[in-house]
Amino acid sequence: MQREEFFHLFGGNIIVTKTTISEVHKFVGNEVTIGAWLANKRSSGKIAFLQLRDGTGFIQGVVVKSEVPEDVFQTAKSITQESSMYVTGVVQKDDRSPLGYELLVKNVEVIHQAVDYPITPKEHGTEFLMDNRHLWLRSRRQHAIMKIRNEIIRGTYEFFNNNGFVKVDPPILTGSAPEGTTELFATKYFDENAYLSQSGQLYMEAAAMALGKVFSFGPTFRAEKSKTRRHLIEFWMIEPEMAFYEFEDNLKVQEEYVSHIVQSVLANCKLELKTLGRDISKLGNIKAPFPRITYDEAINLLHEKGFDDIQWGDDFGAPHETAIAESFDKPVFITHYPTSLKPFYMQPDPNRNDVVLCADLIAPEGYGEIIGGSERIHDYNLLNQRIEEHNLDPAAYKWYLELRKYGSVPHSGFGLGLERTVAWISGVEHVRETIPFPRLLNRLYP
RNA sequence: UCCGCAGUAGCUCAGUGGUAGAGCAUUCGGCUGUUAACCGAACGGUCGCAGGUUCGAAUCCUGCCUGCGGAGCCA
Repeated sequence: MQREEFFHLFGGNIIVTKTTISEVHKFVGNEVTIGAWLANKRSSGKIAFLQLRDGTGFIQGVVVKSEVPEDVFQTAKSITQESSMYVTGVVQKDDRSPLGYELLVKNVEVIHQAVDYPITPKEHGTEFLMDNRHLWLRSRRQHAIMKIRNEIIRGTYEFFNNNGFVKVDPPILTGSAPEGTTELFATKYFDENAYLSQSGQLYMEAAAMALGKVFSFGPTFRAEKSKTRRHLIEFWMIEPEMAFYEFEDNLKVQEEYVSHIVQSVLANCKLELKTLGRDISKLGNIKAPFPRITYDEAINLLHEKGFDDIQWGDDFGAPHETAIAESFDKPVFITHYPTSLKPFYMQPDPNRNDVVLCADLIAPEGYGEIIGGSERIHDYNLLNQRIEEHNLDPAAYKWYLELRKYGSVPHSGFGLGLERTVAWISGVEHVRETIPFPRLLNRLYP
């Protein structure tokens, strides 16, 4: 029934506290009203259980036939999945609930009755769920993943703000291919050709020369026909860049940053990790420092593990990365890759010209590379030579070279893939569940 | 782009040459502590599309489309 009618019938206080599921613990024994959707329902002849969700969490509403007007009980019995309503009831502590609290329902006011909600309580296939991604997000599992994603983003801002970094936003539309290797999304910029950014790094180097320590957080686009559980066409990257930071300083920032976000999620997303069934014993010890092995050592390790096919100079595939990660219980840095495998801007090792001062951070449990980073070349002539060697257009890199012309300094940076990190920390199999609306090969809808 | 697997009710699937099936969802009925509740009934079909073989095809053959998993490349 309507709230006004309900309150009139029962006299009492017209002003009942309106709150959210996340706040009910403050109102034990009191009557509150919650705006909610019906996630699921079970009922018998004289009692009904409403699984309610309001975006802040999930709570069970119990409707007892003998304690409410007949029409309220009938409403509770007939209401359909995902209908919206205002539920008024008394908050009760109950150890049978995962939340610890239940709502003893006094009134239900339906706002909108949903008809034939497609995602039923039973199992569904990937294609169907992806077609219904706009509704799938309402599920407990997706809700938990999005909350963890948010916590990682929150922890990211917290870490960099606490450590003297300035957030800088590089452009998304760019005039030329920064690296040339991977495929870019092309579009028109009035009469010119433009491309969607596949990395903000070069711009972040310019920003670091202005602001010292900077970080970006934004979308990135890769027009590659990759179809694996680790790939998205559109994904979000965190790209810090630090002036006067050399190779070793760079790794320290990375391990401290990754430790910070893992510990933030452990501290603030207990219920979400439980909902996902994540084995949190594997996250507790993710604290700096992280182990490091060189590319050379990694090749030897792979040979010991029976990978006879791989030779010095080959890049690692997914099975190689997984095999290396299995040897450690923390994320592991693989450092000093051959120069030929890496982009033009990476600083050579002063002791060895054939490897560069770079590191990839490989997540445990087969989640693959979550960070790629390096010290950058700060010598004008060397960078110019590399641009020529890679057959890049010198005109497009004029501004980038100029950073080495006016007070060049050693500097380093890295890029962390948000969705792979969310997948790893959440224990989710595929990155498509770690972003609200994934752009995948052959999927641009919804 | 290459390799492998799949497409049957709104959803998840069974059916391998002879009348199109089950569970869930929906509707109706029953049940006072359910946890993907349960019990009974009803409703529900272009068997991905096109062609072929056969007395007869969801089932066998050919082509195409779509999806999933993986490789390469990458975060």
